[in-house]
Amino acid sequence: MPSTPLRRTGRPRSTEADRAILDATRAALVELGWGKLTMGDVAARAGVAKTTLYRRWAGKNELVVDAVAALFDEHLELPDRGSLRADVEGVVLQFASLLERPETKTALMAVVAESTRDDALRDRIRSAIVDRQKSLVLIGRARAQTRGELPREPDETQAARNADLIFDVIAGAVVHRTLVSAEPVDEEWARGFTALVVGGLTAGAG
Amino acid sequence: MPSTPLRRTGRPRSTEADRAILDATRAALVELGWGKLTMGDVAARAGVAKTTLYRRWAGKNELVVDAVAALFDEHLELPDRGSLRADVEGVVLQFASLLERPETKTALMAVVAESTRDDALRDRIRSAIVDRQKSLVLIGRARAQTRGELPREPDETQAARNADLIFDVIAGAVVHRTLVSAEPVDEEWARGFTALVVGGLTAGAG
DNA sequence: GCTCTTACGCTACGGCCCGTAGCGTAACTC
DNA sequence: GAGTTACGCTACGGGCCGTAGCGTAAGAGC
Repeated sequence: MPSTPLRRTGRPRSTEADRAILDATRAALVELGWGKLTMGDVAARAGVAKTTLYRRWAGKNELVVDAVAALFDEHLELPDRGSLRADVEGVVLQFASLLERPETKTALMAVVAESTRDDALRDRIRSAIVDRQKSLVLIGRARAQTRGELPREPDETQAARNADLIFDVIAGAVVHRTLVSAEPVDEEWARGFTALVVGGLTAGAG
Repeated sequence: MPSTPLRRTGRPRSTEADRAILDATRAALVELGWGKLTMGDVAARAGVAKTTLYRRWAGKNELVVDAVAALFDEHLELPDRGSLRADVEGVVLQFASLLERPETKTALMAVVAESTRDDALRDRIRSAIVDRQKSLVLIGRARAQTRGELPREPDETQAARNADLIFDVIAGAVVHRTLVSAEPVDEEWARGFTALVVGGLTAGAG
């Protein structure tokens, strides 16, 4: 994940240091939260010199994005649960359990906030986190269309727009429930939310 | 908005300083963004000593919450547009235009992120911003029920749950669209989103 | 008026963190 | 072995934090 300039000569970068730094970053997020996390502290936790961090990441923002992105890689998947309703409910609970973690809870919105003034950071978040989530929407929709639960979009651009809309609705609602309302996304909430979304998808134009 | 201990004697706090500080905070948010905003800079912009800021606000978090909350106070309202669909679409566009501002864009998610580790800050955000938004949901639902567009909930707790759900869906989707996907909430998007939500509300159980 | 009380502006300070430079050493390629 | 890059360590200027201390300003109560 760090910037790897693909060098062919000289001493290679320690992959163990990469792992130690990212682990230390997550641990520091849990203990200190985004606001009080410092580069020096992460370096000390990782047993690594501060300069080693700066050789790989430009700063706190980029480091934290990569640290939490790894969690998304590990815990996001979309097994076929047999119906659109079950698929949506499953992904909602899965995403929620990621957001319940103290690391992601404190870090995700913080880096998004920073990304409003940093295009490179926005791209990094997009490719490391957002696009992975969005692919689940595409998979789920394709399955639902195969099952006949949803109509196929005739227009290609309309299909993309719908996917974006569904993604913002699902991810946005879970994030808002967890971080702003600060209420748990339990199975009851997931059921009610899924009923709303699936009802809206199957009721109007697909 | 600042902490006003209701003193009856001594020199009163300058209300003009309050206004200057909040104005300076918003200006600094526009120019510098949340991450680079500093208390000293705000004080200098406001033409006020740094100690004056700290007499009113505990720190950057609280100051920024009050500064952006004032924007919500000014720009959030829900005129009766004649139908549930029109009301939802109207509030979506209104909330979106607030989030398009650079001040709110950079500040809102940042303070929410901080609030995950600060209960007092969470309460402040809730009372200053979130509750005001949520009241729009209650108003809109009451109107829709009067019009006969939505059934009345028999259960009181169920009614509250539904309102919370709708609020998280609407606010969450708009925030996610604006900040994470970084795409504009234009009338086309608002139409599609409103169709989804209203369809879901009227299709399943109200 | 005068006194009491609180707010204000200003200065100065210790402390923390940033991000980088410089150096000697370690690891890997050719 | 020679060349190249990564590493750990130390040190540094710089910025910002949040507070203390002081003299002054602006009200309330008598």
